[in-house]
Amino acid sequence: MDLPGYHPRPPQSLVPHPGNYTDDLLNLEGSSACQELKAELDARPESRESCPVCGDKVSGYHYGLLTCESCKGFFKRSVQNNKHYTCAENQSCPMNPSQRKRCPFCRFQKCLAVGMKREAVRADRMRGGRNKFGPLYRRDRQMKKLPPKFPQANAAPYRIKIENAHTRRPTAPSGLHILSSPSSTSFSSDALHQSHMYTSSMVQSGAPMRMDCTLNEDRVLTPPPLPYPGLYCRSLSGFVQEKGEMPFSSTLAPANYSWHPNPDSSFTPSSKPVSASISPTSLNTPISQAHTKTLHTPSSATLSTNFLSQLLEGEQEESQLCAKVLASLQREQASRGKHDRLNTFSIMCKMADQTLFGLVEWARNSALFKELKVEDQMVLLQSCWSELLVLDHLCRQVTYGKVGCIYLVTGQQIEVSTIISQAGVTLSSLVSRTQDLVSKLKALQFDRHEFVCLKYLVLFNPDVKSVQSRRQVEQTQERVNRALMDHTQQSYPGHSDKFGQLLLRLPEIRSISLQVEEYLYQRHLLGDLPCNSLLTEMLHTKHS
DNA sequence: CACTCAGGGCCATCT
DNA sequence: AGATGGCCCTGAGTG
Repeated sequence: MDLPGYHPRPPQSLVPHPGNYTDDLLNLEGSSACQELKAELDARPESRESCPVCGDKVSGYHYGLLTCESCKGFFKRSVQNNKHYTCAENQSCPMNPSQRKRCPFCRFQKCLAVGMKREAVRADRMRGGRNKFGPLYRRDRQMKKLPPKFPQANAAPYRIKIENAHTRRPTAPSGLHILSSPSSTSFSSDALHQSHMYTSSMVQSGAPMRMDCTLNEDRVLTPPPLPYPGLYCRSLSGFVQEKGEMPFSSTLAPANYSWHPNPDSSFTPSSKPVSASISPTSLNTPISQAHTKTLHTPSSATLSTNFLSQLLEGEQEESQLCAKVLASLQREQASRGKHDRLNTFSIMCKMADQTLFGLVEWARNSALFKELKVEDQMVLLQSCWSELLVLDHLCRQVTYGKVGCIYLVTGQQIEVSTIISQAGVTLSSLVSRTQDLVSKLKALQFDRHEFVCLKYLVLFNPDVKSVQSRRQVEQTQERVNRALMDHTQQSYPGHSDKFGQLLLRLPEIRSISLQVEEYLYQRHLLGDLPCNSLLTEMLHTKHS
C-alpha cells in the first residue's frame, strides 16, 4: 500500500519480476526511480489524510472510506466475529492512535458513524477482487480532485457554514436541540460519511454547522432501487387517497382546514363545477388575458377578494411548520443511535421532505384540489412538487431572509457567500439563481396573497400530461390568475406592472425547480438522499 | 491482459 | 489468551 511504513508493491514497470516485494524495494533503494516512486506515493491523498476514526494515517479505502490499516482490521474483525462490545465509560471515549484500543465499543461505533460499511465485509470471506463501492471510491477521489498521479492539497473545498438563527421565528421548544456538527472543525469531502449529526443547541450557542453539499457532475451511478417498495406507507398515493388520514403525524394537520362556505364562490364543496362562476368567454382565454373582460367590474374584484381570502385560509402557519419540522428531525435523531446521526445533507433533505409533506398536505386539503379526480391530483403534484418547494423557499426568503443569508424552515441561516464560494458548480448556480429571484421578488414587494396565488397557479397546471380533467384545472388556474391580478391592482395601484412581473417569475421558478430536481436526483443516484422519503419517491416517479 | 487496489489472512507483538 | 495492527496475498474490475 501507499503509506509510510507500509511497503507498497512497486509498479510492474519498475519491477519486471514481481515476487519478493521487500527485495524489490531494497534493490531500488537509493535509485532515482525509487525516489520518484516514493515521492509520488507520499504525495497521494491517502497518505496525507488522517483516519476519520482514530486520526492515524490512512492506508487506502477500506469498507467505504479512507481509513488506517488498524481500523480496517478492527472493523473487519468486529464484523466477521460479530463482536458485541460495551463501553465502561459514557460511550464517548476519546479516539486517537494511542487510545483507540481502550474502548472497542466506542471505536466500532465511530467506525459506523463515519460511514464504514458492514456490508463491505464479505460474508463468504473470499479474498481479492473489488467490492461494490468501487464507484463510490472513484467518486470520492474525484470530489477531492486528487487523482492519484496528480494530487493536490488536501482541500475541503465544499464547506457550508450555517449561522445561528435569528429569533424571528419560534425557537426550538424546551429540550429540543437544533442540529449542528460537534465542532467547527471543517469537514473534508469524507464528510459525506462522517458529518453525522450531533445534538447541540446551535441556536443558542451559535456554533457553526458545516455541511457537505457537493455534487460532482461526473458522479453517475445506476439508480439505486427504492429499497423497500411500499414500505414508505405514507406515499403520495397514500396521501392523496387516504382522505381521512394525516400524512405523518396528527399534529401536522393544520388547525383548521374547513373552508368557509361562500355562496358567491365555487369554493364551497359541492357538486357544482368550479367553472360555474366563470364566464364562458374566459374559459378559452389565455391566462394573461383572462382577466381583461372583468377587470373593472366591482363585483369581480369583491369575488376575487373573497376567493383569495379563502385560499389564504388553507395556508399553514410558518411557526407551525417550523415546529413540526424540528419535531420531526428530533424524532428522527432520537430513533437513531448516538453514533448514527444524520449527516448535514441528510438533515437538509429531511427538512425539504417535511416541507414537501406540508405542501402535499396543503394541496390535499384545498377544496379546489379535492374536487379533482385522485389521478389528476397525483399527476399534478408529481409534476409541480419541486416548483412548490422552490416557491415555498422563495417566500420564506422574502419574508424572513436577511440579506446575504438563506433562511431555513427550521429558522437557521446559512451565509450565501459561504455557499457560493465553497459549494460545487450546481449548488452555487442554484443558490445564485434563487437569490436573484429573491431580490426581484423583494423589489416587487411580493406578499403572502401573491405567494398563495402563485402556488395555485403552479399546482393547477393544465399543461401537465395525462391530466384528465384538463378543463377543470384550466378554469381554476384562470380563476386564481384573475384573483392575483385583482389583488395586485387593488393593493398596489401604483405598481400597474406587478401582476405581469409576478407571472414572469414563473418560468424562472420552473427552471430552478428542474435544476433542483436534477441536483437531487444526482445525489440520490449516489445514495446521498435518505431512503424512504417522499422526496425520493417524487424523484423516482419523474425518472421512471 | 497487465495493472490496480480493496478485502482477507497471517502472525509478531501487545495488553 | 485474546486483541491489535502491519504486512502480504488474492482476484474482480479497469483501461
